[in-house]
Amino acid sequence: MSELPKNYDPKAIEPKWYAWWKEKGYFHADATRGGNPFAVVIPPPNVTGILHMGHALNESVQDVMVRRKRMQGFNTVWVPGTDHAGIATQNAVEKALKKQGTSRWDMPREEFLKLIWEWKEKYGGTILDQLQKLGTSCDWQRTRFTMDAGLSAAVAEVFVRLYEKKLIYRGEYIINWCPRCCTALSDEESEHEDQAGHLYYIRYPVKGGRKNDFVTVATTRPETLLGDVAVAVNPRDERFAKFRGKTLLLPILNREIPVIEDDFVDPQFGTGAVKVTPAHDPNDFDMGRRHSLPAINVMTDTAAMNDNAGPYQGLDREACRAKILVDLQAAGLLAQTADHQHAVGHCYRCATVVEPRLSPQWFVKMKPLARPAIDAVKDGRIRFVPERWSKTYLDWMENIRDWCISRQIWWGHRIPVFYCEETDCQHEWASKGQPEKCPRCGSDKFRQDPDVLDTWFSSWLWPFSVFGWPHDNPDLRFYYPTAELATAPEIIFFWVARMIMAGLEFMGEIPFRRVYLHGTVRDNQGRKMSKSLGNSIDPLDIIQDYSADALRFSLIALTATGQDVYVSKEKFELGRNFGTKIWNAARFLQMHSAGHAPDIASPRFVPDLLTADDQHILGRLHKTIAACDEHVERCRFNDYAKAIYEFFWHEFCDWYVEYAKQPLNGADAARKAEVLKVMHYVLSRALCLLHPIMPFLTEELWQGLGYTALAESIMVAPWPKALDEDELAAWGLQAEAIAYVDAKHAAIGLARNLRADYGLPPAQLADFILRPAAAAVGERVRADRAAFLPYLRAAKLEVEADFTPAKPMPSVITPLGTLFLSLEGHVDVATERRRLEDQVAKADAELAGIGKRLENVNFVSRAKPEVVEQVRARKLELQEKRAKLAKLVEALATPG
RNA sequence: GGGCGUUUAGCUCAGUUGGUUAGAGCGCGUGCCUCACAUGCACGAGGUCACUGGUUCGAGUCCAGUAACGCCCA
Repeated sequence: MSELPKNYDPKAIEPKWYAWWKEKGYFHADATRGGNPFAVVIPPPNVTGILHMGHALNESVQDVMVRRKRMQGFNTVWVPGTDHAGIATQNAVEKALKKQGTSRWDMPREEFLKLIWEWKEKYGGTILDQLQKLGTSCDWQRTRFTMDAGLSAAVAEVFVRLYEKKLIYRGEYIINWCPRCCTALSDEESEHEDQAGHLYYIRYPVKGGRKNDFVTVATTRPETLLGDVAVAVNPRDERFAKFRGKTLLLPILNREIPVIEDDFVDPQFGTGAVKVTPAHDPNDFDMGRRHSLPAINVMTDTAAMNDNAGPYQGLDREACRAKILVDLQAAGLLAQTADHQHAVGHCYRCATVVEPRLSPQWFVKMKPLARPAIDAVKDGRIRFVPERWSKTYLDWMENIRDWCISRQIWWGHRIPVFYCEETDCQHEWASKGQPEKCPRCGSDKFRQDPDVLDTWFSSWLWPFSVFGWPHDNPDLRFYYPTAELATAPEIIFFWVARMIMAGLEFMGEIPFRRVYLHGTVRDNQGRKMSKSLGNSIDPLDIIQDYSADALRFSLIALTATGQDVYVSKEKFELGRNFGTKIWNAARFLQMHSAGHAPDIASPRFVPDLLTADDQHILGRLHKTIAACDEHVERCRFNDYAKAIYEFFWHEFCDWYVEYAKQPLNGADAARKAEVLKVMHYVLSRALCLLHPIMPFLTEELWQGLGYTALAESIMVAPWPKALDEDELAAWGLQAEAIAYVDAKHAAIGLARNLRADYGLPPAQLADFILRPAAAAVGERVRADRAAFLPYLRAAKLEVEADFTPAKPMPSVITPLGTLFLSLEGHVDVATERRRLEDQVAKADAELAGIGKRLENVNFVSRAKPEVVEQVRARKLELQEKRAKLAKLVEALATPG
């Protein structure tokens, strides 16, 4: 045991232990070692991402689960890695190119991909390094990347299987198009946001009609008028009966379009007549199909108007809208403009307004995949925590729509579909590897589909692809299915649901048993942290200023299960202060241990030497162990953090360490040894309990206090076992002794109140006299008397069974008896009387309430018997207290 | 429009199957550098549990409705 320095220096200590753990191989898991598996896969962050508070919370939670299971002896693996973040990464590199005045279109595809790989090598490791600063106990030898050869093989395998099962198809549908990224997005990647817009009422003249003969339609997007192929009304809407079968003239372009009738049209919306633009609206697309209408695309892939837009060709969509409104106005065809709130889709990567666009894309047919995934949650094989998220999941799954998986970018897994270019063959096929020739005609003239797959098309395989699927191997067999998944609710659809579907489809088994969904980390005003708001708190700054342990502890303690958490820099003081407290308690213990390494592995407590306070702290420790176990098992991580905090700070430091000072400074060597044994036992177990949250500090102390006989590192120390009452009784723990200490603590609290009421400064020692509640209590206190003095700041404590004050004395009724404060000088009788009478009044008030309840026949007959019994006991207690108070008041009046 | 969540001390939040006098941290006030710790110790003030109604012997907790705020989906 080398001496612990006065101040804890996390900056030096944290990297030291992390490197050591890694070197010792503690993070590494080996399936061939057998045992009970406990596997977790990290939600892969973007390879170009940097650590933010959301990650910090997510990783802390996982590390808590993983470190505890590892200590419990499970064969534990936590697989780290990143995803290739197709659009985001490509965007980042394209931005860099733009700065150099070039673009990906100026180079061959291979050249561009080479640049992205270089970029990935340069910046891609950042977030994983940052995770290490946090202390995450990932198995770094297993680090995976979604573009690795192995994971890419899994993607190809899955694509080909689904393609051959006809669950992947290509078709021309309306998809969400980002005109800035120039790619299709899935429905999930288009984020709807309510915006203040306008509803424009536009007149469509009737062909051959008179001047005022027109149908007025309402639209939020007048520029799409150029692609209109019909105007639709509800068949039951009598207002439009006279237009049945009529032909209208499209404003400006004067194209002839029919009036059609369709149940889809809501007569309540706008005028009850809507324009139909199949190439630019999903509902119109469906309507167009029902009525065999053509679809006219009026925009380019950058959302400028194309040559179908007539005079507006070349304008971008906003400019076109403005101009078209002016032109309609001039032509007298703009009937009115009204304010209108509506939801507008935005690209989740760049926030550009998404353009619904008709284009050929690849889709996964989801309904057949969804069915087993719905069952897995309904029958409880997979559970969500908090449970309510299963509703969100099921709702989405039951209304699932096909998944658009093709992206018109270059960075990602290229769609493994090939097209024969022989004019009389034109065969299309999917292939896992690079084919040599067309399997139908044998020609070597074929091309591969230019698109790549959605990044999530690789992430949804993560729980088994990281273990080497599709190749059968021991890791996969041993660690799959994984145990827990911890992630944010935002990606239930993107990722969680799809992983469940993939696991069941390709492994025939769920990917994880439980999904813990934690809240979002927000700033102090409840706003999401974002770069643009500038309200982000960088986890690395907190680590720098307060330590990784403080960051982890604070985040976990502040995050209630499934609730969002609001943080500000100051809130991390919680963890920092707690760390300091532990550090100092350990220093205190070490100072008194004089270099001797206690036997903490299997302490043999001598029942006769264990005082009531020893028994009390040992009992509390085991209660805390049990509480921690339950909290972690139930994902109540904040309760777990608070349980260990409360125990360490208040039970151990405030009471037991204070209590221990006397024996430790005393002359009784045997007693001192016993106290040290208790303290080291308690501290070592408490450090173990805390280790999953504060790994660094606990390791430093584990080493510093010489607990290595139990385990060479706290990381691999056995997780404490909560002993039950029988086991504790064998150590000599007695319920009655523990109850005495509870009473003692309460009495000390009341005595301190009394001191404060009389304004005694701490430096002023006082004398106390206890009139014990019972003879046995008196005996206990008499024997234990010295222990009271420092807490009470007392010079002496007398125990007198029949004490009656000779002069007015402040007093208080405690669970141990009536405690009198001996004051030098005069006591203000009136003040003391008021004090006592206040308490009498309080007791009376409560007694009145209790009396009412007990007089209520319904209460006595219907409430649970033990509740009635409790109330009766409380009544007796209060009556007794009240009688004592009355006596004290009386004694004040007639001293002596 | 549909769904979900939140509303408890000045602030941020716990409060599990309904049951003594509703808790914590921070902040605030008072007194303390007491030989582990001022990143600390002791004590204290501070709450009509959003509102209305219901169920119950008993409601912060269960039910219905209202309001405000937030999130997701359309």
